[in-house]
Amino acid sequence: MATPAPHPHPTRPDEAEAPARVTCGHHGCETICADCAVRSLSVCSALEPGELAHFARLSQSIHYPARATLIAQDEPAQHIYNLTAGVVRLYRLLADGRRQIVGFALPGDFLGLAMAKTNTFSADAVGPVAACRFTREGFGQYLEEKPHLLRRLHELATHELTLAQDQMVLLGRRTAEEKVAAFLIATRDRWARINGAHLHVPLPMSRQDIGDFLGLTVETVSRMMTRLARDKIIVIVPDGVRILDEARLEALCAV
Amino acid sequence: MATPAPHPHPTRPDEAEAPARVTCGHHGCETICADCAVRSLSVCSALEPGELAHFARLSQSIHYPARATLIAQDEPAQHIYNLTAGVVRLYRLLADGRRQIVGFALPGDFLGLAMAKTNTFSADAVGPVAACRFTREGFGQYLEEKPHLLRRLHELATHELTLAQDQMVLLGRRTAEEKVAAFLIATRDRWARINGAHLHVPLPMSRQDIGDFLGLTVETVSRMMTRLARDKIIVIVPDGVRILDEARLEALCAV
DNA sequence: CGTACCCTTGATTAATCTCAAACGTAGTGG
DNA sequence: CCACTACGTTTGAGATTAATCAAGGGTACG
Repeated sequence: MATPAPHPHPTRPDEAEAPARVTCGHHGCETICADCAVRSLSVCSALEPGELAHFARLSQSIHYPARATLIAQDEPAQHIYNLTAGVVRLYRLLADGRRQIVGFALPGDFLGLAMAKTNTFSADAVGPVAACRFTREGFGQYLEEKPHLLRRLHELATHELTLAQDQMVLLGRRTAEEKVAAFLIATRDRWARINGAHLHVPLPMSRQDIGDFLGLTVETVSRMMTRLARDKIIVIVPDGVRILDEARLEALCAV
Repeated sequence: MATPAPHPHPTRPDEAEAPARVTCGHHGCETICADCAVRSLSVCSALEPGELAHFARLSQSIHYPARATLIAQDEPAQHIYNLTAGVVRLYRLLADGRRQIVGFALPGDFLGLAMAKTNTFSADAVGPVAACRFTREGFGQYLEEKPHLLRRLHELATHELTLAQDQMVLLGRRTAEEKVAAFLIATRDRWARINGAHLHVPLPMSRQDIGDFLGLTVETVSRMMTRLARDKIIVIVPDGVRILDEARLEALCAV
């Protein structure tokens, strides 16, 4: 279990603030959304083509460098984001520096579902990231007029809640090996929705990040990865892992 | 960490099925809702007095004995509930019997926020329970006409999500002692919303339940309770604990 | 009054963390 | 272009937390 000893995490919410580069201001031209690779996965799928044009005008297409902070815990929530490329880690910090990553956002994911005035977690870019950014106010006003968008938001929120419950089972009742196996399977499945099914699972986040997500130390994550590789269940490749034996990996998850 | 050894849990979703006793069929008389102690805390707070009468007609006031199953994981979701008295545990089981309690529902809490066709968790009564029960279909139809009710539901869902993230921090990054301390503080605060602030914290659930919620064994929960009592931070009383030193207990939570 | 269940306590074991060090890779600057 | 540095990863040895195994005590209920 975690000890009170502080983690020396490089990424505190105050550092590495985003020198956010705005690509095109409002992206009023509908073609941008029309071309969006993740539209069918995101909130936008709730909108008609006509609505989409109006909706797009509320947002900015924006790029962030690695480690940029999109959301800072306990700060006023100014923006909400629809992630279009890259990976974002969502986390909470304890006073002594212990960190729990509560999720990784992948392309198509929505940040700020709660529409709350104050952020309940921090979020920063694992690598370079692209997103559609809305002001909370602007999005909120649009939401007033569009009950079906609210319904979609609620759908996404309850899906998140189910994922959170999955994670509670993992954190509370699985062994280190099961945690890592379940993480790889879940990550494979999430990428599959975006890119289609592959045996290659991209892991742009560090071992430390994975550990802070699974309630483990870096060393334990590394050891379990090594063990899975030794047992010929996966191969560790530069930017992630390749699954060699799906059946055995799934069996290790102990669903 | 949890081991693969099966828990011999007495409460499987198939046993102890509710011989649900319906008190008054539809409780069409508005006075029942008007008198409801938890109305201001529940979904119902989103409704006008006139709407409430119609809403009430959709529901049944219903009582369950201890250990009755309200919701069974992976079964079709037929009902949703608004808990009015008693405590319900929400949980998931792994194939080998390991259990993770994902939450305790207290009076005023809503079960079935997701409005999903299939249940993603099981829920059973810790002790005798009273609830307003709706059919999922009936509630869903009413929801179509009432965007402000949907907004309230979304508010509740995102609040649940925040609680789930709190719990992830607890499960992943807190020590056994911190877990128990944080559980007592959180439970105190939840009862405070219902009954007002007290140093007495009711704990109707068993030590096993608490362990399955905190990712600990019964023995560890018991030992930590004993330790807190030895240190004069709490006293263990028949149906829960009494907090003697709020400041020290809060300090142990490591927020 | 007995039985069952829950809670507590003790002794031991096992899983994971901590501490330490070596390794690899990527980026930097001479 | 290469050496150097910084950072992330891996591996090993030992410490520590919490789990497991085992047993005793209390309480409620039949």
